[in-house]
Amino acid sequence: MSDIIESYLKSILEEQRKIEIRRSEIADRFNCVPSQINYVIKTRFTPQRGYVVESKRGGGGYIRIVKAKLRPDPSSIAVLRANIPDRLREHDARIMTQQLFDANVIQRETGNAMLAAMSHNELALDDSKLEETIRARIFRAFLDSLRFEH
Amino acid sequence: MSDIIESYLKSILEEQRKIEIRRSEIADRFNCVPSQINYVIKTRFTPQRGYVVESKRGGGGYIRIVKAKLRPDPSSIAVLRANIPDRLREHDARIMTQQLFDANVIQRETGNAMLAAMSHNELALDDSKLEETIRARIFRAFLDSLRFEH
DNA sequence: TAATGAATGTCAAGATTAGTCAAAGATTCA
DNA sequence: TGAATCTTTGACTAATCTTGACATTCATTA
Repeated sequence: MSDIIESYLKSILEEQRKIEIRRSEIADRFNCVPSQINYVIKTRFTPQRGYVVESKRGGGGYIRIVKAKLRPDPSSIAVLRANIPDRLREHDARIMTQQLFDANVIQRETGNAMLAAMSHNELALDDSKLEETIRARIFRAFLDSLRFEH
Repeated sequence: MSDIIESYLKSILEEQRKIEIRRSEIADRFNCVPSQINYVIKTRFTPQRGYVVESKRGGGGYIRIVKAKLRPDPSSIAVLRANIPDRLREHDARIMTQQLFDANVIQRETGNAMLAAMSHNELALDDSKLEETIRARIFRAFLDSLRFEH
């Protein structure tokens, strides 16, 4: 079922860069529960695969899926991404960001922005485990964004 | 309905920097209750999104909406920073980032990296209040990083 | 100056979507 | 076969929009 819904959505995305659906409509069409749509999206339309998903609840709600073009993945990014632990310390984040800059993968401004966003002082969380978890997610999201052709 | 009213007002603002409306007129035109106009304004024409709204009650009353364009000088950025609420929604973060790009304050790559770092899907926190708090901190840190020569 | 009418503002209840999560069921693979 | 992983379901949660009653402000007029 999930595969069928996935390919249905992807077939539309072949022609349009962006689609907007009503969760309940799709669920009706394929005769499944609405939350299955969430499952399909969460497992198959991920940023890593080049999809950006937005949604809105309430009246006039929707789920929007945008297909981004992916650049060829520089090995420097792939290697880094594969090695991000679930929890990332600030020091390690700095080193990896510096590597990206040195390898001419990112611009100085971008590197500085990311360093600021990942700094301990700015995140200012009591729970250091949580902070490191969030830092890892930010860094992963950051790496994924570099692969998008915007 | 709210979306329709929003785009109607925005389409006018494309051509004029400022509009002045009568709440009841708009409500009649779109066949909705007057307070819906307040809702649209409160949720879509916020300072974060670059709008200034004034109004007057009583006879000859009006609602005036002015679209403010972000200027790329340090004091404007400072104003933007000062107006970041303690909790920041993803949509508002996106719009502010877009404004920074439009005003040539940041490069495209930087904007995309920041958008990724602040996205709900990527932060993936169960506590949405915490998520918005962290998003606000990230955005502030990001703005601060622009102020320094690195 | 007080009363009246004409505007806009506020707020909360109800309606309408989508999101989360965990348990149960299928499937896969060593 | 048995454990691990993936999928399906549905009850519950959360966000957003719509509506209407009531409050507030302002200009005009008696």
